[in-house]
Amino acid sequence: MRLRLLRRKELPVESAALARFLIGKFVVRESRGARMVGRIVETEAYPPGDLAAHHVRGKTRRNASLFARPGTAYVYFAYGSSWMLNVASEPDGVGGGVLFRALEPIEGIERMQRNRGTLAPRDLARGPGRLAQALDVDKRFDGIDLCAKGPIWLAAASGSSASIGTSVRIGISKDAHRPLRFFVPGSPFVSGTRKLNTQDDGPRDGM
DNA sequence: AAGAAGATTCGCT
DNA sequence: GCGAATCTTCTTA
Repeated sequence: MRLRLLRRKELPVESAALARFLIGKFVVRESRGARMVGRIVETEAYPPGDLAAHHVRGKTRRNASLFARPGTAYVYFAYGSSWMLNVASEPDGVGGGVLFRALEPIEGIERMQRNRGTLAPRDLARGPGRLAQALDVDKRFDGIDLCAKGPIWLAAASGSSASIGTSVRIGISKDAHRPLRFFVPGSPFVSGTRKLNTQDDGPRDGM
């Protein structure tokens, strides 16, 4: 598969727009010549003012990356068990992020299986904690630029497009009604219940 | 200083 | 489907 780096200038500078834009794009993870690639099939937006967002009470040591320029990785540890990979989505100094919730494994599947201790491709990166574990992502990646080639970066493939569904977000209690989750309808690699995954906004333009 | 909540996962029923 | 596990962060319930 031919992948090209997503440049910062291409990213919509608004959280929901970026979350939607990233569906059908790719996450590339490279280390010591080994490469893992996943197609992004599920994201959630945490825009400015959102009561469910980590940045709602202002900048702290933990969430500082959410206030960095767009394309900056924000990685945090949740529930004592899982790392979560996000990308900053608002102008420099403004808090906002997009959470990567699920990938369709494309390349480096054996490596992901080792990282996860699981064989079924469907279980490798379905859910944000699993996704980070499959790609061996942790605090080391907090604050790095996902729009520059390095250990992990964002990519697009020419000629592909995806239809996109919208739903409420998963696992939050505040601002729980907001339609800020985006996914590929019908994909077996998306997390969430059948009911959450049935709303389809229809096809969108290519990338 | 202590306690509760949290952008989850896994195993068991 | 339900609940325990696990630990960091923020609040004072």
